[in-house]
Amino acid sequence: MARQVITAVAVHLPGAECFDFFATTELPRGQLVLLPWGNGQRVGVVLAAQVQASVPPERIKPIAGAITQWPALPVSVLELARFTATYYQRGVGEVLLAAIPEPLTRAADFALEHDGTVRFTKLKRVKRAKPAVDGSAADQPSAAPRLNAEQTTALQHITARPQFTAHVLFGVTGSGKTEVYLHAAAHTLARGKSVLLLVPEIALTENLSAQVLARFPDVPVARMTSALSDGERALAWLDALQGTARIVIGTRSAVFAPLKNVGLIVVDEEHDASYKQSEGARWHGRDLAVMRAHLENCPVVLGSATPSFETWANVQAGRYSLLRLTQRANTAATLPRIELVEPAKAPAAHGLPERMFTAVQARLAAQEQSLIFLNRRGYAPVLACDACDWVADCDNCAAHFALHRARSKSGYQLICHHCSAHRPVPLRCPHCGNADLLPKGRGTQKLEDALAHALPSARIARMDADTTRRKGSGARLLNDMDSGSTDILVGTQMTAKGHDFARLTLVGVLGADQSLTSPDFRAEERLFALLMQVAGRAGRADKPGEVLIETRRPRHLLFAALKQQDYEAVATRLLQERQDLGLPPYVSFALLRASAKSDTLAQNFLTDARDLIDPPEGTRLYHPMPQAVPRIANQARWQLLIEAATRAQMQAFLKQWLVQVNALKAGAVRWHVDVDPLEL
DNA sequence: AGCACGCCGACT
DNA sequence: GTCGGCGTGCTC
Repeated sequence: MARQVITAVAVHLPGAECFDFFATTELPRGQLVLLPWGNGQRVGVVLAAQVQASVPPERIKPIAGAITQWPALPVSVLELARFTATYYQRGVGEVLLAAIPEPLTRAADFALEHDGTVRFTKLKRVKRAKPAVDGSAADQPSAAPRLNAEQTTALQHITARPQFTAHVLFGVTGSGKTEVYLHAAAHTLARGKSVLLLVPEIALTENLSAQVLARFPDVPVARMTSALSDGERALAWLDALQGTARIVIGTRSAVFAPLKNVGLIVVDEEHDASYKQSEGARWHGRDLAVMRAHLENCPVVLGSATPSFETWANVQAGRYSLLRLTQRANTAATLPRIELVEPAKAPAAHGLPERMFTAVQARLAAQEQSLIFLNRRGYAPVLACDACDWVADCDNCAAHFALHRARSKSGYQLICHHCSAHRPVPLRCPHCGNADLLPKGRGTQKLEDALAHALPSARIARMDADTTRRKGSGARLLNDMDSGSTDILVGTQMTAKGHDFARLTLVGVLGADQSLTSPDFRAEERLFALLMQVAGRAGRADKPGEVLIETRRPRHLLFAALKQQDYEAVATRLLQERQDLGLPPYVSFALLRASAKSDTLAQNFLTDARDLIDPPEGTRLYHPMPQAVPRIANQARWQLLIEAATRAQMQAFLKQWLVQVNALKAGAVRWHVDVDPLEL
């Protein structure tokens, strides 16, 4: 009779802990296994062998086989998954298995061999992903440029001890943070260790990938970005697992990359919101990167020109070390001049405040480039009746339809930015029959049209979610800026992020203060960071840059600090405010979010959940309230704010409370918990 | 999450 | 008479 070792295995199941199986030997932690599951099979990961059975032994089945063709996952990854599951109140299996590329968890693609092991039968012919390297870095190894004094000091601190230390690389835009990463990476590789480099989920990561590949032509790099196909992702992941790759570059989920012997973790643009996972376990990739560095006992570098206030508070508290880069690496480049501009009193045909339009014309004449930033895609955010108070509203959402130019270019259509519903533009007002329906407000399409009309000789491009939908289209727009075949780039949020345009000397920002009306306590932080980032696009080479910001509130403290480009002053002041008001990061927040067909259902569920328990000292449950967009796709959306004095108290409270919430009859109410929510 | 089982409306 | 709607419950 074969030995029966009871083995705890994680499987992809929401909320679940682990399941017990028999194995004939003691399998290593992290070993992938094929399991009998109901009628079929599925893939799991061994969390522990030799455990106490958690169910009667007759219910325990033997594993189908161990997938010994691949090494076990590193223990640090298992522990990271365990931490994530505990902190964010989800199951380990869900967290861990979600971190494995989907093709490698398809049970049907595994076959049992004669010797009892299991082999993967697919993925033989998938070719290795080759990055789309742009012209500047095409396959020639690039020499490491000399670092300036500040960069050198930063590098020395990062490489001073191989043990866990969290560094914040706080460098103004253009100060050469990437160069510090690359030198630190070289140092780490030379010590025989591997490097994990996390980047935000934006089109521009190709650029950093290309730099890494050019700098380390002989070092195997695995890329785990969202642009890859499932197959490519699977190969990259296997490269990390099998020790083929020494550097992993990837977006947030790469924090779980099965890379061994990690000696350095870098989180580039650590303030970026795309590090927060927005479904399933809602973890924050930057926070998990710090935890992973802790588990690997290696340094972690959080780089940003505008560190998140959470990170800044950690600096102030002495938990993270601060490394400053105050000078632009290109010594000829100076910080741009910032000027506030009043909105045009009467809307001009060119769509810009007069001062901004003149500045754009001047750049055209000087053959320099302009970037006009407007955080609203589409033609206009609202379509309204001129005669009555009718507004085109989405029938599925609590939101206005946005007016978009149709593909045909001649016509328009209504699109809901929340549920993606498309509608034809009505010919007359459905309410009063009036034929004058007017677009209200401006979007990037309208601005593009207006500028094209006013400046017929200018080469104008638009970069927003609509023009970058297809793979590679974002890169093309950026290349056109680089090569100088675009004079004016009109774009949303996505144009704000870390790209060097040598000939860009003017940045115009429209509608900058719109977000200040948001009730979210992070609105000011986000606006300030965004404006600092946008401003950083101007004048990165030898020509001085100018930034014109349209605002109705020129006296707002934020703009005074922006003109000084004094991030620290704003961070310090706003953090003090948060401390005084008892807001994160000085207290811990979590949200219980619920959605259902009707408001009553969603609200009642939250009220029931709230009434389940008397929160302990230091913990507080607020009243259920509608979410920022109270209805999307015909689902009413509500939320309940939970506050605790510390993260530990939050964790302890949620743990016991959610057991009871789970026992509630939710019926048709869908709900989840978001610990450390980024948006309230 | 899948995938089963289980009871009530519009089709051949 | 059945095909199928998705409510609820289980998976070691």
